[in-house]
Amino acid sequence: MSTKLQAIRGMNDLLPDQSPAWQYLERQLRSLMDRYDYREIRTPIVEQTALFARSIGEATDVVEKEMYTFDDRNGESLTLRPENTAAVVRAAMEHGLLHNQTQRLWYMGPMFRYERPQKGRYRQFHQIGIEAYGMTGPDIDAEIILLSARLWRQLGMAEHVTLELNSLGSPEARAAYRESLVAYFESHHELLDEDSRRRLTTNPLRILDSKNPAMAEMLADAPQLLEHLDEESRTHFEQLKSTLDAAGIGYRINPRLVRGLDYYSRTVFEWTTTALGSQGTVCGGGRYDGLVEQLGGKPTPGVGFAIGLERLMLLLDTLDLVPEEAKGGADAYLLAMGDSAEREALLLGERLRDVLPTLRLQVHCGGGSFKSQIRRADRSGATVALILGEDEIANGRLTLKPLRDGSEQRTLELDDAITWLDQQFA
RNA sequence: GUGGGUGUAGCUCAGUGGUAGAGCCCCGGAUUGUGGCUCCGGUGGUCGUGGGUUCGAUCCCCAUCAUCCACCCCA
Repeated sequence: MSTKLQAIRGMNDLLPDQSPAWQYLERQLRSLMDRYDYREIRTPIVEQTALFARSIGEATDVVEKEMYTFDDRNGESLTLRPENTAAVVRAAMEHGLLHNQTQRLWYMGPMFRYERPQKGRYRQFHQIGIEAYGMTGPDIDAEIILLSARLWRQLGMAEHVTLELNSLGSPEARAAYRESLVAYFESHHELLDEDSRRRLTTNPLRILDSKNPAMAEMLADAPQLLEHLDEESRTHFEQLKSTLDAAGIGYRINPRLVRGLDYYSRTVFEWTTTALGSQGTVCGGGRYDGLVEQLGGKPTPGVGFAIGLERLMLLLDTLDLVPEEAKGGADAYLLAMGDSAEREALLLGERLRDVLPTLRLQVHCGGGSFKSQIRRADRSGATVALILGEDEIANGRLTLKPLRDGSEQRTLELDDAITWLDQQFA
């Protein structure tokens, strides 16, 4: 057995080649939240275990087998957050954010689930999410869906994602439906496969999602969730759909769409893609009107979604949607030859940064031949090499050597060189 | 937790029961202060790990670990 030090399974390093793309994505997300006037909330990565058990649902896979749970030194059971809605509710209640007021919040950060990693699924992964509290009507449901739709347009991937929509109804309607569904499945017990028999007690709604062709016919005749909606939920759903229609947002009604966490009610939705293999859900959300009360607060409606950033990043990469200018790199590379060249270069670099605050400048360190320094300048990706040789130092000049467009190099008075750089890179 | 694929140089991968290979990358030189193209040279490996078979194992066998994909579930 190897004793090599390495990252924990399913937890990935983000290397410098990838970080410009992530920064681009994060910039897009933050600016979008800002444009809708949602406000950021940051909560700890660790919470009391009970918070997640009580909100997500004791019998869900997430709570039963996917949480990173451990005892603190004082014996208290802690858990690395597997999602962030519960923690946001906890923080909002704790600080009075839900007292007679509405809130539009967003968060972004790492989540942890102990699962077998595969494409688009990792043990430490990142989500950005929205939480809107205190609003009952379908208008706020529509707003967050419109916001997400704008994001896909902003990123240039609107044609590659599909909105799937469903309503779970009130908790009572959902429970009643669940009962009739279990009764139906039990009357066809002999047709159920092993997985489905297990789910009969754990999550019968999930059986509808089975990919087993042998069960297709039986599933087609199963009671429909949408036919068991209570009147209020039906109206809510109809209004949401008509708003989306009016806004030109296409969607597919998916009566089998059942979100995995217990706290959802009424509206649920997912944005999915076929470009990522098996993990096609890029964004999932819905309404959770009972959650705040369930966690000990006054009844407060809530609605939100979460986007998996690794999946979104994978999609951007696959579709080649990260703009070239977002990829970073230096504008200029300053190199120097001659006595005390290293110090002269560092001092000149500081002076350039003083007068050219937007210039991205790398100063060569570590010596080496002139030739190797020029080569480094080229490989740095800089568009121009700034050459400070003995001649230049002696005469107060600087040589500018364009590396990309084939134009001639020029040796200028320092002030003229600064003017030129200002024009190029301001 | 289950199933399948893959572990050889920093990266992508060949390869053979008999002392370890290519391309790319990196470094140096051809070119005293001029990169990319070309040519020459060089650095770099406990062949994932442990055990077994064998005169001899990177290769065959067993175990184990890692990784990828899929199931399950989810973002």
